[in-house]
Amino acid sequence: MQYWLMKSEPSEFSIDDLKRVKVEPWDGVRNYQARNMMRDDMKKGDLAFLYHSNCDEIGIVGVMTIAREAYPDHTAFDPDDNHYDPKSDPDNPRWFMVDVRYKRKLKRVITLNELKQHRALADMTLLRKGNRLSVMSVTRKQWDYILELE
DNA sequence: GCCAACGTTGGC
DNA sequence: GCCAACGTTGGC
Repeated sequence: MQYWLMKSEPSEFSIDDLKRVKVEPWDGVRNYQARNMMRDDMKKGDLAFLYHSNCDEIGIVGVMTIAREAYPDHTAFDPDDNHYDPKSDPDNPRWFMVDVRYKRKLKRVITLNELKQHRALADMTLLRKGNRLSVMSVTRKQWDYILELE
């Protein structure tokens, strides 16, 4: 079992949106490192934090499970889609997505600011300077530690 | 709205 | 294969 953190701008897709729809295809990832993790390492049943970025209350807001392992991200084939990539060929897809399922909302937002205060979390990818990955792994230790803060 | 950090692109 | 230019991310 592996642990993950996935970013989303709540104005695009929030924890409340996920709660409503229950299951969501995590489309639109257009970064190779993030893609590789989704395609190669994410397994059904893995757990992931949902993180709200670029908003008033930045931080971890909920827990989701990986409901379906990687399959081609068809939005890359759609010229009308924001994430259209003409170089992704349906016969040889470049981008992949997983499905995530709502598990629960945290009792409170664990903010980025708060995460930064904890020595134990200093190694988190999320907290590394300049990190821009929208999908990243979280160690079991970090996962448990963060949930203890809730 | 600003801007640092980073990834990607494309000319050479 | 290098690297400058550019676009994007995302915190502040």
